[in-house]
Amino acid sequence: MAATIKDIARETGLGLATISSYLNGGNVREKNRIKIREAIEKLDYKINETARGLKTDRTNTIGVIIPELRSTFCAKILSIAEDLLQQRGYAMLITDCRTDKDREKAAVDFLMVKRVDVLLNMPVDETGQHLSPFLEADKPVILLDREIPGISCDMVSVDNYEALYQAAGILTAKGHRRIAMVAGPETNYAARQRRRGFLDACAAAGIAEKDFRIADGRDTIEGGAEAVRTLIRNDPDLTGLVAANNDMTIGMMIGLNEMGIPIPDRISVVGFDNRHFARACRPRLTIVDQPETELAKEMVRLLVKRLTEGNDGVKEKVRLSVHIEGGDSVRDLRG
Amino acid sequence: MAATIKDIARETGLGLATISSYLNGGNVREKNRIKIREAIEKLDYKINETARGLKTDRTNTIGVIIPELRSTFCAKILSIAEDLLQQRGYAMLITDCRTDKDREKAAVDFLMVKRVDVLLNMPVDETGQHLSPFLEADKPVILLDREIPGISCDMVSVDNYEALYQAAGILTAKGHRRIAMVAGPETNYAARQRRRGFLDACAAAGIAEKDFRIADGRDTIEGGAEAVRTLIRNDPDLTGLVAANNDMTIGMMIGLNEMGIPIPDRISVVGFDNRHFARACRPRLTIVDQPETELAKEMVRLLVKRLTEGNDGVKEKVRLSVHIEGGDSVRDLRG
DNA sequence: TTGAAAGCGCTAACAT
DNA sequence: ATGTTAGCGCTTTCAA
Repeated sequence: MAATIKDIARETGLGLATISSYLNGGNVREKNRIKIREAIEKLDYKINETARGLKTDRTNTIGVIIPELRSTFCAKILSIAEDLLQQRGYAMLITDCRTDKDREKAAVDFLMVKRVDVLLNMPVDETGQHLSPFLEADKPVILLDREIPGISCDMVSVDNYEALYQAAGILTAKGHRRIAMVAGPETNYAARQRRRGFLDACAAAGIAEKDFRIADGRDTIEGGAEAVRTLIRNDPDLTGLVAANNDMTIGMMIGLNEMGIPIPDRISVVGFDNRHFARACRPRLTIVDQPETELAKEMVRLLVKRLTEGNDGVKEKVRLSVHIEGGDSVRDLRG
Repeated sequence: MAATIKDIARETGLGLATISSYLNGGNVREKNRIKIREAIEKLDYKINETARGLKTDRTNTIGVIIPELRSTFCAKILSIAEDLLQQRGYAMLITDCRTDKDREKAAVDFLMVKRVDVLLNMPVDETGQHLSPFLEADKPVILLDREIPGISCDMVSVDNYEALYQAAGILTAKGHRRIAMVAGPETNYAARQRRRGFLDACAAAGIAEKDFRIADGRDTIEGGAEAVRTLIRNDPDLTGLVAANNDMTIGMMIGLNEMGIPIPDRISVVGFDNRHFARACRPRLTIVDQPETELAKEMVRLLVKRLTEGNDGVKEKVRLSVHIEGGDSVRDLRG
């Protein structure tokens, strides 16, 4: 059996409260500090967070629900956040709901039972109904990448409107007048923002409604590939394509490859996310680059704030800018 | 405050033991079952796993330490496993050590404090020294993808030797006689197995030592790209390349793209992992395809076995076969 | 600053 | 089948 504070108390001849005080950074006489430190060393004592959690009603654990652990966007952010949080003693219970509302709901209940202190969620159910157990228990919720209007919580995302506005702008600036967007589903808030960005960029460039297209790529690889096939088949004179998330970018490349369409000679493309993938593509892809590191840092800042300061006070909405990482996948059509 | 079993006891007029028995699938009279069920419903009672954990010294939580959450291989396996485990009420505490031994060691201590029931580890420190806290506490350890000789634990991986034997065989079968492998570091057991597979495939094809090369790609994207640059610069007459993990495959493609080398006309390549990436490449990559789903299932089977049956009994080593997924990146040099 | 004691919510041994 | 009780390891009053 592992050593407990009782063992430390016996070993040092001190009371439990003193040991506990030492463990929690309280005032302990210097010579007792030393005795305790030595006893901990000797007995290889490790604090029992389960017992502490029962007493304090805190687990120092963050519950995470994301749509896909396999998305590089999620994986990168979580991996950065995990590092930062572990340094502070917080653990992450990660749950992957496979972009399924029912699973997301089940995950919320699961994490409630696991007594996590905060919920970090990249929401699938955009009504936010699944969040009610946390909201009712007044446990903090932090939304990642997607807003849900009317829910009292912090949120951190990129500026999705701007992202697609810029991406489409890359094409129009090079003289493209017949362009299409491979978009996420309209049920998704971020995807809607991105659609708006695309539309406004087209409008700003004076492209008529009949000259641009938006196809639903369902935010997935397969959906992206299908959308591209349909787009090209229906509109052979499209000259530019922009994908609105990473999976659809991969799908777009698969679709174009399988149709044998030369990039950028026949079609110019702008992708989303994942610098490594962009560099591995032939030709190298021009992409919208999301600031994952900054997103993760902001997210951790909010997480730690809620963990230490509680759920009171004004909720923050943090929106970060993207930038375009240039490649060779956009042809200049001017002149 | 959330409802406890005391509230349920008061509400139903039953004793604590009866409620506990109900909760743990024991024998309870039918009419009492109903009363309890209704009380749970009414009070919105949720079991407190922290309290239960303190009593039973089990947290129903699996500690996970992987080198990189961002590797698609890890992400895919964990996402499948998470689903299977959640259904059984087990949670995963995921930790990413960034392929760093010191972080891996720190993660072990962290997970010990978090009182996880089992450790699932894709080990970086191939001596296995970092595992000693779990081993000493007689907590089960399950190794993923990499063996550590002499450590008493279960293990599940693909047959790494066979993987590279087959991959190299794809090249030699098409008449390639000057080939190179972008390999992982020799400090890594799986990487060594893969090197052996490559060597034996060359020997079997009668390729002389002077005609093949092995370059260290450090298991990373950047390392893979650098290895390819060096290989091609030093041996311009290489005709075939095989990469020995997914990141190095991406790196290999980046390296070849940036040198502007046509595939497969000038160089044929065989990659590792990630069907989606392979399809998004131009031309479509021939790859070694790992059975992530089966790996995850086997892993979960072992995990659940240890969780329910304890750490006694014979430890299992499970090795699964890979298969080759054909693409258009290998040129036939014969005749 | 330190010690004694109560109690967090649950399980399990024992009694009924 | 059900009730009573002790106790898991810790934190936290309250006294000293």
